[in-house]
Amino acid sequence: MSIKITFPDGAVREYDKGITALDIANKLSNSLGKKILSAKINNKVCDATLPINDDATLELLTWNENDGKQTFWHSSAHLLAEALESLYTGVKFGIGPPIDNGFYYDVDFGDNVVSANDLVKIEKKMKDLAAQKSEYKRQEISKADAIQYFTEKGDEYKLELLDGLNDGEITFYTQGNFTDLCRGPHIPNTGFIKSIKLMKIAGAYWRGDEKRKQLTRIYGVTFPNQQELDDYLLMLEEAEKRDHRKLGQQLQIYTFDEEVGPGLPLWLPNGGFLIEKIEELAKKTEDEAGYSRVRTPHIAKEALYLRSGHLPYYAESMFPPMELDNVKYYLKAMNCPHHHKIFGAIPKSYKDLPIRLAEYGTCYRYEDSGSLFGLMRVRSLQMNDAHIYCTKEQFEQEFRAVNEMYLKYFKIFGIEKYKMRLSKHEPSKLGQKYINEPELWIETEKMVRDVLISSNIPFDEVPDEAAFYGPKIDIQIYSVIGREFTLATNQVDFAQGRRFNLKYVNKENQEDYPIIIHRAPLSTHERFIGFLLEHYAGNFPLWLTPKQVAILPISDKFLDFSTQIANELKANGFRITLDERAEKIGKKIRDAELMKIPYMLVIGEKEVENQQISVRKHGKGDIGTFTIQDFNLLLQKELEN
RNA sequence: GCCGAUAUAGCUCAGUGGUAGAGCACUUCCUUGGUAAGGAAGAGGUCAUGGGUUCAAGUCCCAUUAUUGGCUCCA
Repeated sequence: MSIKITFPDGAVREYDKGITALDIANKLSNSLGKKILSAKINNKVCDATLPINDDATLELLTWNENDGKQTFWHSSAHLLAEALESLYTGVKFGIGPPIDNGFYYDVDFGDNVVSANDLVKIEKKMKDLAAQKSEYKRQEISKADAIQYFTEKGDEYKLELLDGLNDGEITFYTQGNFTDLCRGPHIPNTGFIKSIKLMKIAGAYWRGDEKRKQLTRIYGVTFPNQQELDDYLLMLEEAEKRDHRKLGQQLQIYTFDEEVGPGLPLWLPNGGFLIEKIEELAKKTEDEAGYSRVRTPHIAKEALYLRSGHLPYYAESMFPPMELDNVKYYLKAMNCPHHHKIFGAIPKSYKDLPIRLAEYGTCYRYEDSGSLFGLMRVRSLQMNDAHIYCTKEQFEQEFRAVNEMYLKYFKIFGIEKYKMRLSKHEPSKLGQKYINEPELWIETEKMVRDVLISSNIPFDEVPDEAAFYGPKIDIQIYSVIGREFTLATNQVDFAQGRRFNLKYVNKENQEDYPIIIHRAPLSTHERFIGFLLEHYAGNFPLWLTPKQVAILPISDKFLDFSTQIANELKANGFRITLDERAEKIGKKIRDAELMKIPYMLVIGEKEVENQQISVRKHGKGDIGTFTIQDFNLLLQKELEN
């Protein structure tokens, strides 16, 4: 009997029934047989060794396909487990999935003590096992037999996983002496795994639940050859150079001090400058968009946060209150309640709406000590905050305008790698994590979705990520070391208007509650500048960079002319620094390059003679001689872009 | 908050139980040098903090603080 196999390019070939993707790959070419990791049969990723018994579509998956990589790393996780089981007695296994860059396995080591020092030893064992080229053998097994196997082995984690599986859908995979509960698929044999690096060891809660036991998670990455591993490690090293914590120190942007406190950054003059510039941009943009600026205190009485509903939902993230004259005061963790009070201070008519209140508000949040991270996760932060109060009819237009403002900013900063996420509520948590208004949730989530779709903005929908008062759009970005953060957020609030008794009089002379939009397109200064440092790798654009031009006299004989140039550029509004040190020009250039100053002017005898300047561009080198007028123009032109 | 690692000069780091080191930065002097580090001298540390073990602790142990890799959390 023969079957018809359809390939991705549309070609159809006939094979004997029961043939495997691996056989087909081998028939097609020897080298392909050595590269095939798994196969997509009728669009489902399967073992390359799975017999195909009916007509099917077939895609052979190699290292070049993401699904192939995932198979490879999944099998690598099993290899890690095999190594661990052979090295340590009494090891129990949780889960071991592939991830974006490699894989991990969560392990209960029992009485064994395993630390980062042991990774080399484990790695070596994995290499030995890989060299044995053990096949990954699939076996369908009844639930009863599976339970018996893991009961005998004493692995309560696998038993718990089995609990959630049905008879008939349970498979084991065995390679060498190691058998694991796994739905697969896997690569043909361990010999495909040529280079192995165990990256880190860390604690991880079983099933992600902090109330349950913490297992030991070992992260690793593997490749089909050594070169790819070397390239990957080099890439990581390069990424580390862009880390905002490193650049923040190098470029003197911010610092922490133990006596000031964890998560409380001190902005150095260069960082202070960046803040000024970003606020300047925000104020201009918000002025043009019809926002009004307000100012609010950094603390408020408990009553305010009881009214807003923040206290029951959010108390753990606030600094503990200070008590004065029997009244509790809190440092503000968000600006909205204050802004709501401003809205409510003066009676409103529909003719006043929309009202847009903006403030670069300073907030304090008591973040878990373990989650603090450079500038990206801090305890004192200043938010590009604003609240828009509008009618239901105005909502769509206002929400759309906010989204457009986001996109405008992203264009200015060249932000292209981000994910827009529609964060929705989780119905089962109504009344706990979310305000108990089931219809309003559905209605506003639909409103937000409609705006996004009609604006042609791609987005993902994610349940259980909403604010307690309404759905939101989050813009997710990644730090250079791969951590995900919400950069900006645009939230709908159908609840707080009522809570704060914010009313306006509508056309029919009846009182109504406004819908509120909370928005922070430029995030907080802390997270945004942290992000920008990594985004630009410290090379800020000319308009934003604290110092635009470094003037470097070749010797102090040329200080007069250099000062004259400096004054002229300053008079034209440029930010310059004059290096008066008695250092050689090479040294001055090196230091200016390290500080990533966009332009360097080298001034010596020739320049004084010709009344010109030699210009060097950061990262590019000498770009020639300019008159001062021409250099002015060059800068002006770059600023206009 | 939880599991692990780390903490030595402003920065990067060496120092495996016997009285503290390097490079860069800083100060002074010499050098006036043409596109990524000129030379010399000097100053700078209660080895994060507090306990403990020891004849002796930067070094070993414990706690605390901070940083850090993850997990959890994240309006």
